[in-house]
Amino acid sequence: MKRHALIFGLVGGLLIATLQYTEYRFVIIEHSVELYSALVAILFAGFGIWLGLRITRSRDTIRETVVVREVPVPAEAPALEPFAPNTARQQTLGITTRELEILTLIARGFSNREIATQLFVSENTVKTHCARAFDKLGAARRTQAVQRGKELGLLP
Amino acid sequence: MKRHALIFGLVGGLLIATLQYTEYRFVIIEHSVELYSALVAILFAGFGIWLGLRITRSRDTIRETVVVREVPVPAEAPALEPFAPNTARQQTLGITTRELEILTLIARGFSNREIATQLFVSENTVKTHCARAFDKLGAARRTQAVQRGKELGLLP
DNA sequence: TGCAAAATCATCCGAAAGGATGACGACATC
DNA sequence: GATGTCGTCATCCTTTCGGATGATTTTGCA
Repeated sequence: MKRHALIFGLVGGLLIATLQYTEYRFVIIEHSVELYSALVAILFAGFGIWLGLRITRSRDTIRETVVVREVPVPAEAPALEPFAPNTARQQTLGITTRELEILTLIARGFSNREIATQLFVSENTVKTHCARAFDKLGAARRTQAVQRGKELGLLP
Repeated sequence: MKRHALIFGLVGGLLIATLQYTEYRFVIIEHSVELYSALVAILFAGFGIWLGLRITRSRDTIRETVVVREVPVPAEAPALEPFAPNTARQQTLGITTRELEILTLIARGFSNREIATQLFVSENTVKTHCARAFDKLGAARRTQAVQRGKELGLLP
């Protein structure tokens, strides 16, 4: 995480230096200050968001494993259950959290590109997760993977 | 999530406006550009981090894996319904029998070629049916078509 | 601290899927 | 007999998927 701060500082200094330099080059532009401000703002806001996401990601995984709630099945109201993913089967199949996450998005009909956008990762990454999940499910197509996932209680 | 973006934009514009205004007030400062850049950078970086945190926090609540330990209460046999396809909706959408037939096979994870073999028709025919069904369902992909079909009660 | 698992990204290539369009025969209906 | 629907098949072209493989970075845990 220290590396993040370091990169942060470096990029910041570099950007400001660049700005300064370019201003000496092209002083002609009228409202350059506002433009620069906006540019810097956007860049650093994006960077900040990215950093924030990165920071909290480690928190996520920790928080995930804790909650174990015992719920007796109440013999009625079959449609109200929030769907309990079969974690046991997921474990035995070796399907990771990320893979299951992508599987559910596939089941909802999203393309790899759309999934990549939603999860803030590259399409290649999505494809990799797909391939591994398909392999573990013994599926050759995404439709088949969805079908298998539902059979195994991994997907709602 | 959209609210975040909106707030983001508003704050951004406000900040830039403020900067511009203040510059007209205190033009005396020498290296104001760099200072402003740095200020904006820091502010927006902070804001971005805050936003990132906020975003993931909402995600966290979803992320809490509620490990439901199912206490088996064999109340009823819910799987006895043979599934009645919603013919009314099928009618209104103009989906033909053949198209629905192929949709169910898609939902089971078969490829176009496999479907063609099972139905004793050519792969091109299957693709035509697919295209028409997708159009009627407003789907762009077969996974999406399956999802829509289940939503509409056309598929089990 | 160091290792193993997980997540990320990339490239190349072939297969599958999808869009657009045209055509033809069977059948029912008007 | 004209019209319309349905099922069938085709071609051309683009996009999307999937497989194989290698690499780097995080992260979790011993």
